[in-house]
Amino acid sequence: MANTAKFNRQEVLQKATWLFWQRGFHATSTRDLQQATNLRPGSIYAAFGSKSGLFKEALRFYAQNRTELLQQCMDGGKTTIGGLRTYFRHILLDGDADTPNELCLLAKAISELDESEEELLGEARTLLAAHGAKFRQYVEEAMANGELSEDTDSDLLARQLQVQMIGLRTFLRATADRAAVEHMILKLFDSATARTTG
Amino acid sequence: MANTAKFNRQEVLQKATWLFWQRGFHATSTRDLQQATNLRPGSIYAAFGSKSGLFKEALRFYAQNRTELLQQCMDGGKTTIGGLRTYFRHILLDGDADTPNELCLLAKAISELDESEEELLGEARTLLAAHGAKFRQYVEEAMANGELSEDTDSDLLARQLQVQMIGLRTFLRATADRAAVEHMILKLFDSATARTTG
DNA sequence: TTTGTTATTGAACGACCGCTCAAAATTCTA
DNA sequence: TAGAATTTTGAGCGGTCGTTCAATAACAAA
Repeated sequence: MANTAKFNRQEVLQKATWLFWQRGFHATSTRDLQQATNLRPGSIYAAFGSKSGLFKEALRFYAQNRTELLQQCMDGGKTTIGGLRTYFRHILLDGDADTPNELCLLAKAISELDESEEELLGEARTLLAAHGAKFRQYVEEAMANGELSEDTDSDLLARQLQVQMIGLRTFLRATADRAAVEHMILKLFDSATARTTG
Repeated sequence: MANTAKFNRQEVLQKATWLFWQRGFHATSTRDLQQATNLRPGSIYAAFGSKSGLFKEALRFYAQNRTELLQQCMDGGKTTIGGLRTYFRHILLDGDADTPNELCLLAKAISELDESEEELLGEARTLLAAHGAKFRQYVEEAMANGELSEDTDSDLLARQLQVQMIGLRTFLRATADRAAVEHMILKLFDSATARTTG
């Protein structure tokens, strides 16, 4: 059972995720991945099975990181809504050098893949839905806290937040207009709290 | 100056656009395009220069069609805001069989392409900005009509509409939840008219 | 019909793709 | 330290990629 001294799987996943996030699934070649991870093809194929297998793990790695970041923002904020706003601001306005692309990797995968790559597309959809469920959970927490009216439609508001996040990230990539994005974030959290959302 | 009997350029562009829209730029091969258009490589290269050249023209073809559709929705609606809502509903809820993909081709291109394909990325950004300018023009028309308050921030509202459109289309591709999208369209046009947006 | 011009054809080029596998190196067991 | 098990290596397979171009066909002008 010799199982030591292998490459650091997390480190490899991190580099592969960065590359896929930057270039997309189809435009990233296995040789790009070999170079970035400093691994020979056999090692990659033994560990991940295929390029698709590696991409699937990269999607999970990315989603896991995002969930942890969201958790940190919620833990650090005074209010639940404030934590969500911090998460929005962090992803949309702070993510500069530590990110290869303005977009969400899951949204990018859902955009790039077509129905013939069902397994990867399904994985991305599942992970994005799980993140949306986190949003709903926090919306409900805010309702319980009295930060949101009791007749708020938590499903609707959580979906609206996710739609906004995805739309704003694409808008940012399209225009690079950070001031406009900052303005829209302000308006978004104004309206989410000021109105009855149910 | 023999210049007759050539293939129908619009028809070829329509088929190429469909294929790019369905599969994306990288995943569409020149042989796919040859088969779909029933042209041999030399004809395509003589007419469009390269795969990139054809894609660029496909982007323009798509944008032109969308602009015409928007114009039709505006002409057919009783009010300016009503026309915009018709456009949203048409693209998000009616586009089933006549469309290969839930997403906007321009947004899909901006998502897929990276900075190394600067020319195509720039073209997609320019065309998307032009469409956003149309939105702003109609928002200002609605202000002049009295459909929107005079202190509406037309830049902001037009950008919000574009962000929503892009976000909703991605959400639809991710979840296929048409009921949720319909609900969010209703809320969107409620809030755009009911609130002071400036 | 002849001639000059343009459009179409389809074979094929070199490059790169995802991936395999026998051989070599390394690590674990004893 | 000897032998078994595992991991790493890198050459290279068959296939597809975007693109080219000489040969052919179709056309307009004379």
